[in-house]
Order: sequence, then structure tokens, then C-alpha cells
Amino acid sequence: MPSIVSAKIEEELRDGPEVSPELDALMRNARDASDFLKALSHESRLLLLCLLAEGERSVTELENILSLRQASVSQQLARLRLEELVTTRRDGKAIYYSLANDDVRRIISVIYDIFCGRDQKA
Amino acid sequence: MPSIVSAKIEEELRDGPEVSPELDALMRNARDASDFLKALSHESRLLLLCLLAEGERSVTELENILSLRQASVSQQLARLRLEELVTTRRDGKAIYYSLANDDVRRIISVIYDIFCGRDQKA
DNA sequence: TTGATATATAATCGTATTCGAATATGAATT
DNA sequence: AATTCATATTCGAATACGATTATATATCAA
Repeated sequence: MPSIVSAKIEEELRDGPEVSPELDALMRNARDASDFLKALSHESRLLLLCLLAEGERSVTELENILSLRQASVSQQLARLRLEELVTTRRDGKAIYYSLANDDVRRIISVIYDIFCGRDQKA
Repeated sequence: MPSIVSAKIEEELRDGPEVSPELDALMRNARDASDFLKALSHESRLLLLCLLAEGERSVTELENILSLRQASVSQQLARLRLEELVTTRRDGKAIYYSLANDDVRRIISVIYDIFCGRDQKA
């Protein structure tokens, strides 16, 4: 992570409360990023995304695998759709979900690595 | 990300609603991970962590840089402490915060890369 | 067209989060 | 010990979120 802000921040501290363009940009990004992360920060949604990281799944499959109610799964998927973390494909009655892009894949991969990798504590 | 669950999941789908040990473990991890991510998923907290990724900072420095109120910064830092994403060091009156471990650093780095890297849209 | 299956949406309700204002603590200085 | 500076905590109001139940839509088969 390049230290983009640091240099400017010393000015910032001297010059008072004006916000530098750099910080302003960082703040806008922080909003986007926190929206994205909020969509991710839910037990069921993480599980859904982990499963989808292995390949596409229909809603019914997801329900069965995770033993969750239909409405619940559908709602969480709707949230993920809203934030564009997943995409859908209809095949007959079924709708198949998969991860929307590589950004999602990267994040899920890091999270999986940290929380499911190596020495499990339980 | 190794496909740990997939193999077992086919059984899962056949055998009905019993939850396999693999899925059970995954679910526990998902809870931990979502707690961790919730602590992260907040505009100010992300900004704080981004700054701390560049090195330790006192609370006052953080307040000034981000133009946030004292109570607000302190509250968000408390949240980050609670989830053990940051550590503190006292030097006289000031308390210096820094990132608690490499897991945090990794996540922040990926997020920074996705949302602050390359082609900025604004 | 009717019925069945797959998925989505809406309404409700309890719970959790957030922000601001006020207050409290703790360390240094006088 | 009183004051000041740095930081933390508490409280209340506003809002957001999640689980449940019920209902709606879409597709297919008969």
C-alpha cells in the first residue's frame, strides 16, 4: 500500500482543518468501501459468498446446503445483488448465482485464508 | 482458496438437513469473520485504519487529520480495540494507536488496492 | 388454464448501530 | 491540590438491520 496520504498529512496538521484533495478522495473511497464491506459483513452472506466462490449455485441448493429458509436466502442474495457482489442467470425455474467479479473473489479469498486457513482454534 | 466444502456438499444435498462437520466449522468461522468485518465496515473506522497502516498516530493527530470530533474518534477506536484490530501505547498524556496484526494489514491493503488503486472514477 | 415449483418482495417487529452532548478519568504542570 | 490537556465512557434519540410470516411473480407441466 503506497503511502499516498502521509506526505500531505504533515501540511494538513500544520495548515489546520482544511481537507486536502488527497484526503477528500480517500474519504469518498472509504464510503464506497464501507458500503461494500457492510454487504459482506454478515454470517449468512459470507457463507453464501464462500459457496459461490466454488462455482455457481441455485437458490434452492444454497438453501439446502446452509439449512436456511427460502425467504432469508433470497433476501441476503438481494442485498448482495444490490451491491453488485453477485450476478444471476436463469435456467428454467431455477436462478443460478455466482460471484460478480474478481474484487469480490479477492476479498473472499483473503477472508477465507485468515479465518479458515492454517491453525484452526476450535 | 481450496475447495474444502464442495466434496462434502454433494452428500449434504443427498442426505438432507444434517450439517456436516466441515460446514459446521465454516459456519463458526463465518461468525468470527463477520464480527471482524463489521468492525471494519464503517467509513471513519476504515479511514482510521488506513492512516494507521502508515504508522502509529495519537488520537489528537487522528482527530485533526480527519476533522472528526474527539468523542467520535475515541468511540470508533474503542470499537476497533474491542475487536482487537488495533493496539495502543501510552506516552505521557498521548495514546498512540497502531494496527494490531498482519491480518488487519492484509485486509486493509486489499481494500485500499481495490478502492484506491488504479483508475479512480471521480 | 390449473397446479406445482422456484424465487422474490412486503409488512412487521425486535434488536443493533450510530451520532451528539455531556461527563468522567488519567497524566502532567503549576 | 488545582488546573489543564488528552482520552474515554455514558446516555438517549434516530436510524438501520435481520428474522419471520405471508403474499406475489415467473416458469413449467399437465
